[in-house]
Amino acid sequence: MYDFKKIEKKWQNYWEEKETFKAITGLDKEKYYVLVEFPYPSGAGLHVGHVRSYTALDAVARMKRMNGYNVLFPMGWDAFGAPAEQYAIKNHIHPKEAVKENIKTFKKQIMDLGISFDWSREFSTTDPEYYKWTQWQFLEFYKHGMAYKDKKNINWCPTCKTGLSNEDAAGGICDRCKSKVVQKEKEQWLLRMSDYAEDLIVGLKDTKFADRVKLGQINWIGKSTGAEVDFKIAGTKKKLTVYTTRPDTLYGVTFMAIAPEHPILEELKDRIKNMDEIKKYQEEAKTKSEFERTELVKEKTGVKVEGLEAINPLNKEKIQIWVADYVMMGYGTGAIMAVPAHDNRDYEFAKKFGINIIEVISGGDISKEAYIGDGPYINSGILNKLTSKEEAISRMLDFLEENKIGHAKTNYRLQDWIFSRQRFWGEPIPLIHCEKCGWVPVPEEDLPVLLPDVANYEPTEDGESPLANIEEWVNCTCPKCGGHARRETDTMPNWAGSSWYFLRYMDPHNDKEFVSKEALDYWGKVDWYNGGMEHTARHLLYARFWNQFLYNIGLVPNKEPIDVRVSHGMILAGGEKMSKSKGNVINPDDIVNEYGADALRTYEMFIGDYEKDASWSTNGLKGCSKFLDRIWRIKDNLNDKEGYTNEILVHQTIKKVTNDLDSMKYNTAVSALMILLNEYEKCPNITRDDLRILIHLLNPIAPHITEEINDICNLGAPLCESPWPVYDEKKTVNENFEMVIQVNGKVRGKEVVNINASKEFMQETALANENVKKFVRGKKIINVVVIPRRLVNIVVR
RNA sequence: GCCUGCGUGGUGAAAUUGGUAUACACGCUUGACUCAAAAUCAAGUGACAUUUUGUCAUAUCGGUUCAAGUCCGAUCGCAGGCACCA
Repeated sequence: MYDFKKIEKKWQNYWEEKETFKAITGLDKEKYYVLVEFPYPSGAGLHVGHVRSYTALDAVARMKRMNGYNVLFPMGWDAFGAPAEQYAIKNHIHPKEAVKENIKTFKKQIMDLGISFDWSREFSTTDPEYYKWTQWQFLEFYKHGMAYKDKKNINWCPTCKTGLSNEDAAGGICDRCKSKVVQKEKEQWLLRMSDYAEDLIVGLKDTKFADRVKLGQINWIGKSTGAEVDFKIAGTKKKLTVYTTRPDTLYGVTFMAIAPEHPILEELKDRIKNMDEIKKYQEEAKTKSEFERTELVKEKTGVKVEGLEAINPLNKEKIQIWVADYVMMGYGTGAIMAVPAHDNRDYEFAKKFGINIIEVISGGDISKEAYIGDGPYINSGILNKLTSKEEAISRMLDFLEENKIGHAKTNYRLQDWIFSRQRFWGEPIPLIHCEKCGWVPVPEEDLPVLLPDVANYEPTEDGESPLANIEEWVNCTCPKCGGHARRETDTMPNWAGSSWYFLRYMDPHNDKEFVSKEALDYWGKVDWYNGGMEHTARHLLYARFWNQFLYNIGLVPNKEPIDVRVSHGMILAGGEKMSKSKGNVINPDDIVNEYGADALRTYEMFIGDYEKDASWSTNGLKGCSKFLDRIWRIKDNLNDKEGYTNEILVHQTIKKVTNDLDSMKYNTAVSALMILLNEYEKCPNITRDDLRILIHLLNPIAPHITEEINDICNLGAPLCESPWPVYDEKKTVNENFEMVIQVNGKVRGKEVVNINASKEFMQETALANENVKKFVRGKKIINVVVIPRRLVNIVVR
């Protein structure tokens, strides 16, 4: 085995000294911006999963540089947030120190891999020089009315003792600690992300995201089209407005259901006869959400509101009103019209409480279940006899609008972004509350609002931020009137810093602006962005929202910040996620020490389809290590000839590797190079050109060993400074090809034929083949299909 | 329940986008070298059989086609996402 330790160190030093990977803003070259999600520098160190995506994008970056682009391939640290804080609490050090230590470890590990990052642009989201601008941008949101404080029921994690966004509490589970989330009423800062719901869907068409990523975002935004309809409450001037996607079933409404938190209950409490019972149900609903959510079968519950009745605006019939927790206050209007005949949930509820069921679409059997299919409308006044759902809905919408009882309405599941965290380790929200002036932004010249250096930063029991206990930090003077005021003590979520870091990389040391216009105009969009699928509904959505806002207020030149988005699959061990508790974690350091960075990189590229999960196999790694050893050895078998020994195969390989690296098919790129090496090993010796082309094509994946061979064999300029090889399409095809001869679709023989052979000649040659004759003899030839450069199929009977 | 993928040797996986199924690699078997082992090299390796040849085989069943791993329909299984969203 070659001395990879020495070689890898040597070339890493060479790149660093020569600043080979430094991106220069404004260079008269076409730019290319390659980005891989910056890591959270956890105490656990680098994971083999990081190695996979970093190597993949490194290969792209290295190839693009050789293709003559000015490549920006930066790296930094996303270091605010709960894990760093908890790590620090556990180890009794300040999170600042913990982060510093972890970054040091991560950086060393990444540098040992020889990834071609431009380290001159490195920063951490926790650097005051960086979070100054995160705070500055928050104030832009605030000044444009896009940030507001509101008291509302939010997701609260009792373990982390902080509020969470909907995205961080998906499925009712805290994303950090997996605790069940409870509802808690709290004053919170929010960003008006729901205003951008439509733009976030429309904008996707200006991106080249992988389909599964686009779909994930569209699903999360959850657009639905329907109608809002007003139902009068009998004997009052009040009305209940419902949202429905099926206004065509209005004649089938037999009751209404409202969320337990619905304000109408308070407004009309004097008319309600069973208020005590309802109050009790409301209390139950509040505590229930805690554990009820995880139960698989949720039986419908509810309480009838005695004393109130609604009027169906179409047939004027009086219908019951129920309070039921299957209606959510946070979606639509918090009230629904229930059509048990044609909705599963309403059906279940009506059956349980003995409520009337009216069929309005025929075709099903409503004595058994709700019918959700299509069919002719019945019992439906103006809609009777229609059969098309679309037509019925549009007819009904017209009717509702003419009679001013409803209108078309689009709803989104996407909600405003809860932006407050009751934690220490985050960017302080730069606002000051003054008794006289209300909320006042911290003036720009006073930014950043620094986190205080204190001993105690653990979360408090009462749900306040730890910052609230630090009197000397909280108390301040109002920037407006000079009177006494208090700072906001909530901090930002850890997704704040990562929502714009890709912009900062363009101009990371600017202390006058968040990024210069010059840098924004030159670097434009991220051309190729890689990250985990788990960030589809969070980081990627937040980043697009943030950028669209900056675009709308004229701060960035592109509405969409990212062109191509791809996602890597995970690396598993024995089909399971690697984890400390299972003891199946592969540490990249150990592999680099034993086999070298190039072997690890090559193996992770060879492991399988980049977008799919893959299982770690140490034997597979050894195979790739062996491949590199064989290349190392073949350099001792050079002859004095020039040119390529097998020119066609070389051109085929250049073509294959180039196309595969462009389309992230790393596994087949490596296999093409293995095939080339296998061919070289069959020759008594090879030319210098043969060797140079092999290592050049392998260089983006295994950069150290290839540079070393190039250097010691004197094959030419360093590979990282040489243009990427080009192939000649004409030289990728042989003069002759192996023509396949089929009889009735089955292979019966093969003949070598010139690629320009006529169809007639191919047919004659096929029919003359001895084995083919055996299958044709005595039978009638019905048809002969001839595909040039491929095959002949003889159809007989 | 809904949406999105996926199902190919003992294993990880290829397949020019409808045209030779199993490239490349791992593992295994045999041989060479060696006192021996490791490493390395060579040969073999989908199943079955009457073994220079043929039959069957890409989850299962059916369809389209001269030709299907690839397209269409149904079924089964696995993974991921969303989930009382009206």
